[in-house]
Amino acid sequence: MSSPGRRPEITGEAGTVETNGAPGAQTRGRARPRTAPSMAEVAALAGVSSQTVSRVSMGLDNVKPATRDRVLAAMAELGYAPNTAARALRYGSFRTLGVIAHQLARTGESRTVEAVVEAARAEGYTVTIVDVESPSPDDVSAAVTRLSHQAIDGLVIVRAESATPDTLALPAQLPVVVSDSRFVGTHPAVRADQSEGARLAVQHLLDLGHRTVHHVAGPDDSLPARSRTDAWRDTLETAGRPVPEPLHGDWTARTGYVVGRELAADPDVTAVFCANDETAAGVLHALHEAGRRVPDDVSVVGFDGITLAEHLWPPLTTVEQDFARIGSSLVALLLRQVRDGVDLSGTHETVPVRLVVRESTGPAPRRRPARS
Amino acid sequence: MSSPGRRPEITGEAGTVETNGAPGAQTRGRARPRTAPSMAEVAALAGVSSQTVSRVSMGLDNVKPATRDRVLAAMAELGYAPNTAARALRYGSFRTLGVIAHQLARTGESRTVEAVVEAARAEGYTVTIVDVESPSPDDVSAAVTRLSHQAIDGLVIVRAESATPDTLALPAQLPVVVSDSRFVGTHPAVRADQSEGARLAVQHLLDLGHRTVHHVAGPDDSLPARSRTDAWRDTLETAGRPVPEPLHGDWTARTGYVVGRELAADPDVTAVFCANDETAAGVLHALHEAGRRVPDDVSVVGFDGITLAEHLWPPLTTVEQDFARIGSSLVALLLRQVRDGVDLSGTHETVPVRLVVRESTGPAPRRRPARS
DNA sequence: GAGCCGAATGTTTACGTAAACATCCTGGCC
DNA sequence: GGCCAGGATGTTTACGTAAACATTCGGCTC
Repeated sequence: MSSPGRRPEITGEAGTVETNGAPGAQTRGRARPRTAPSMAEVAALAGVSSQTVSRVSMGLDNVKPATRDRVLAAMAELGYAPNTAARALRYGSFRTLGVIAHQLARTGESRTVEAVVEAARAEGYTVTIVDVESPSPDDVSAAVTRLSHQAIDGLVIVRAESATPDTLALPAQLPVVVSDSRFVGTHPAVRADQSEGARLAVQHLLDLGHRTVHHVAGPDDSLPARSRTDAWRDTLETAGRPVPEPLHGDWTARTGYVVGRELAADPDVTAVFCANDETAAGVLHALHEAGRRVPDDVSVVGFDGITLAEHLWPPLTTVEQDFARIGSSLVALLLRQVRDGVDLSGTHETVPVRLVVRESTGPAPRRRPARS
Repeated sequence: MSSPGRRPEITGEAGTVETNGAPGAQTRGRARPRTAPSMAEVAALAGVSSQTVSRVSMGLDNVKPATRDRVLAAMAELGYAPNTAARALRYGSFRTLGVIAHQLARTGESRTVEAVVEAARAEGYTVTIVDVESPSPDDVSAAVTRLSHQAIDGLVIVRAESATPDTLALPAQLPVVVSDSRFVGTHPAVRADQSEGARLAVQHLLDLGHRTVHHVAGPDDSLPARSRTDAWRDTLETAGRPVPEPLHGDWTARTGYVVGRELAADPDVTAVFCANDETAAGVLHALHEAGRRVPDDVSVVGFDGITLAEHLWPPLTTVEQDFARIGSSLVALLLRQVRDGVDLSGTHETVPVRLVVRESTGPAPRRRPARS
């Protein structure tokens, strides 16, 4: 009876665990619907204690090979998988990072998230994603709240957009890293060198002999967009060039096309620096339609380095961001906080950008094109 | 002493919770690093039982307003957030869905995932993502294993690519839904109507008077790619047209460009159906470079309906997939299993596609262009 | 005014895992 | 042959939450 050997009667108990038609099933809509086998059931089947099952499951302690095999067989038979909730409760960690992004399908977002997911996987972490409805501080905060109620050890905010450190209701003690330079100083941040990228783009066009460079900006409430616009203006001013009124886009090709038609109609326009590649594609579209040749009449530069940039017509000169490095830096910075408990509030990392010159930019036209 | 009033000494205990330099921190690398306040601490501070805190936390039971306020104040003071692991352990549910994808940043993937994330959010679920390294069965299975050890209630496999139902080591009882028609019949599946899309595209070109339609296929081990290729061939054969040897791409614009140069060099080519829009962009690039006019000399059709398609040059005729609907259907199908425990193995849903005609397609040229 | 109902709140317990501690057993040594 | 070391395994306990059950107390009915 008290022998530590097999206890078939407990095995019998385990057998009663069933998923369907349990009378209590309707007491709560979200009461556990299916009952996965637990360590206790595996233990009963293998004729060992649940602690031994735990040891086998973790592969840590010494377990006699014969015992181990018996446990593994029992696990296989029952389809056992460790209960993550219980483990996490025990450990206080989920080995999971949260990611907050807005419009996940956009270039910068999806590539950053992909890089974050990969870097996290390399470190043994999984990633939980929340896509916020709008970049408003309220929605971002709501997402933070949602995620902080989820099972995460740390939080990556891919682009805070219009949120500021003050408006973010971050739970105390939750390690955070932000991909937005506005948070430099208050939260650990990783940012691409937006200003340098814009400067490179504008300088490239000036070096080609263009008198000035027009600009299709991103949304006003986006900090990366503003950084690019500011650097564009600074570069022109530093060079003593006239600064035309920037046109306003919203990152999409559609608005690029819309404002591109205005640019195409203005014979003074010979060089355009676009807030991102999608916008540049729209501008190219409008220029083609208006019969203005690229780069003979107008040069166009984008920003981001989407994979399609090389195969637009003409292939687009653009400022490439290293999304992979941004993603891995975000994870690295976050995990240093999560694992080592380091306070990195003041830290930030700037990831360099790279100007890739393709056929969409060329020397300024010798004389004003066509009419005028 | 035994009075149910305030117990400041316990508040003191809570105050000792610190994150740095705890001597036990080095016993295990992953031992809980920071200690969030628990219900018990909130209860002590508010002078109530932890059960009352739980009630307030859930907002369910009747709690006297004065008591509720006191608890809420205590929560705010301590920065309390419910422990998800404990909740999940209680409930047996994380209100989280797992997503397995390959190359998250690609159009179809990122848009489907975005839709899944949004649909899940609408249902109160969060999404955990695993990006598999390669679409090989081994890697997908590894990802499944990884995720099933995570905290998920159900699993979405965005594209199984080369994996088959047999090669997927799915944990028993884990609800799954797959966005891949190969799994129709074995797992609940949602698929775009690939065949119909390809048929529409090819028929559109034939209707424009093209003698036949060349094809740049996707990777051989991708089922959606094969469906499109098969439907392309069937449509040509049904129409009694010659079936040229398909060229092989890998979904990228780069290979579209590479094989596009072959197509551009062949004066017999007047119509090209590409496996996806990126490939089509590469083909357009090659055609432009070779001086072949689109659509005057060659018509090009893509597949997917990326947002940039409208602003390529010329704007690309393409078969649009309704990624948003695919995503929401995936979630709907999955949640029916998760919540109601329904077995939907045999179920599948086909999401219709739509041909969007733009300027990249036009009537077949009257006579062979140029040389020949 | 006694009894009773029900609202408000407290107490006990289980969820599955794994650390800490306890026990058992085997084999080597003298 | 007995003793002890140490490996193998079992037992107890805590993690934070919330359901189930228990208790208290105020007010209402007859």
